[in-house]
Amino acid sequence: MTDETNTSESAEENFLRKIVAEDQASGKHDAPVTRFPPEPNGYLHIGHATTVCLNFGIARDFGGRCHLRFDDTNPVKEEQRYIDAIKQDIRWLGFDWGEHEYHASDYFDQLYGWARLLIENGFAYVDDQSQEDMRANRGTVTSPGTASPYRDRPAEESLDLFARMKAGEFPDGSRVLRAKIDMASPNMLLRDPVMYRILHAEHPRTGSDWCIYPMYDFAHGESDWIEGVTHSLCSLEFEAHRPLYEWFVQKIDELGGAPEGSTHHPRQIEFGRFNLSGTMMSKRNLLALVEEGKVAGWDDPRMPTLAAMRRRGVTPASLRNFVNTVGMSRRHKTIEIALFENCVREDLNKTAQRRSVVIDPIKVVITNYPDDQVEMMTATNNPENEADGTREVPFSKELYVQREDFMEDAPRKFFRLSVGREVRLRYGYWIKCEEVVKDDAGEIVELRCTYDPQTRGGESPPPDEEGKVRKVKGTIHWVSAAHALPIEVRLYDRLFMTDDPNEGKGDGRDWRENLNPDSLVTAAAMAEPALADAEVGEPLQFERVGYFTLDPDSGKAANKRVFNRTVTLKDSWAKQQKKK
RNA sequence: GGCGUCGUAGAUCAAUCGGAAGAUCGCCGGGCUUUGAAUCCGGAGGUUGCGGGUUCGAACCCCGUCGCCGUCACCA
Repeated sequence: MTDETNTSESAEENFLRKIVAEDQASGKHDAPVTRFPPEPNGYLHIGHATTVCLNFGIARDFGGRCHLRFDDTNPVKEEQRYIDAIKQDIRWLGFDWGEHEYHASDYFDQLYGWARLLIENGFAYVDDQSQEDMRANRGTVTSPGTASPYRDRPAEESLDLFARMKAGEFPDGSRVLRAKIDMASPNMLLRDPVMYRILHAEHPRTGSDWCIYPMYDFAHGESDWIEGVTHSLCSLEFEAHRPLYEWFVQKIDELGGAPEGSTHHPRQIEFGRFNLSGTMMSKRNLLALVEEGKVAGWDDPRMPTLAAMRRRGVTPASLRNFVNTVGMSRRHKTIEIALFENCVREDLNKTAQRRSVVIDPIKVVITNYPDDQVEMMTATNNPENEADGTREVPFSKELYVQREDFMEDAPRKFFRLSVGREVRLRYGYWIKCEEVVKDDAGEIVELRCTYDPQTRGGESPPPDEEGKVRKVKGTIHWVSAAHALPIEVRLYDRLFMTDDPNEGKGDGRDWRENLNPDSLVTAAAMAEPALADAEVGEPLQFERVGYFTLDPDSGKAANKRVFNRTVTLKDSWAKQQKKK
């Protein structure tokens, strides 16, 4: 799977893994077989990452295997491009299904045979009722359904009709195959559920070979069984389907239809899904965001899709860590987005190389620095990882610093630049601001400063005659004006202003009104020369600003490098200011 | 409404057979610091939804009750 080892990943424990461990200890199975069964009708999002990590993680840790199986039983919704995108996302997450790629459509013949077996033995029948009649006859939650007039038609007749459905003799919706279970069951799903419907549609894999397609309930458990799946893990909304899942497997087994070599029935176990605060996860809403142009596409970095996160700079390791931190339980939950961001920072802090980038620059002229002098200063690439080494950064008389690192009437606790105050330029020199230059509009255009030659590299100056060492409280970053690389930064923030995107829904409002108008702020910035070599996807920290990565758009516009903000750094100064 | 889950700290999860209610993140305070980052130390935060019962002893077992969520397709 992945070479990266992470203690928090291997220390993971949850009720599902406990069940797997118990089954292994008791000898019920040698090794677990799990599966990730996406329907190829959309992009994977962070919620799917849970299921991917869960299933592949169990296989890895218990010496089993995990199948990738596309649940492609509804050709009107499914497309090949989604199959490709899903595979890319799973690999990116760090998992590999090896040769175990399957499709429910691989089993269409087997499924058809089993359907016939059930018909022959009186457990399924072709129903000619209209969809409306079927619905009406199913009854309600408080009253039992009434049997279809076709429920007891002879098996031979159903068999013949079913064959003709397959042969394409009937139009869509004219007939279905139903399991004969219990029209009075309090579980509506058992009131003779549909097994097959007629769909004259082109299937991405089987083309026009079929015009009848099995429903999820008939295809899923059977596919698990064929593949020898031991633990079929799914989300809570399938709980009511479990009796049906078990009914089909049990009946087929009783009728002698077990797949060759079958040693056990698969077991479905449900877990609770999660939501992220301030995030919409449903495919329908995500699609609306894209189609209405609220975001730039499925991989817009503000989307919760894996493709978007990859583009934004979120790493697979941080996603895996997040999923494990959240854990598994039998209830739906909403995770604070802060927890996710924290997991992203945790990984990026260890792996991202540091660079200097000045957003909203203001010019600094060091009046006592030689006009044409350029010094190369040594900067640490990553204090968290010495092996990343150092780089050389040019220093000269004219620099840029961030506008927000200067304040005219600065409070005592503002540890940055102000007239008469001294700060350290990281890896540069200590400078003291002497004068502010403004334009006619009163806008600050330049800071005139002096530097202390004894502080090269940002080091403290030697002690004075009395042995006292001068100190500075603040350190700011900078870029040499003459060497600066102009870049574009895309400052992404949360897409919604409210924790619940649907807040106020009852009052005629909907999520559209909760969108954060500042979820994307594009800014020009000045970067140190090393950023010319940045590569797409490479994790970077712009010191004191945040984590960034190069956007693929960069290649399209010559000389214009675009960096996406993955997540900000924690900012206790901003937090303190906010409290006031 | 029927059926089915689930209620433990602000959030997310633990708690062996019924035996002293914990962890992580967040929050608050402090140390260190050439990133107001990272890191280190400390702290606050709980009537285990509520009410009964069984028991020497209940988060756990029993009864009741309230609440949340899910589900009720020719989608998956």
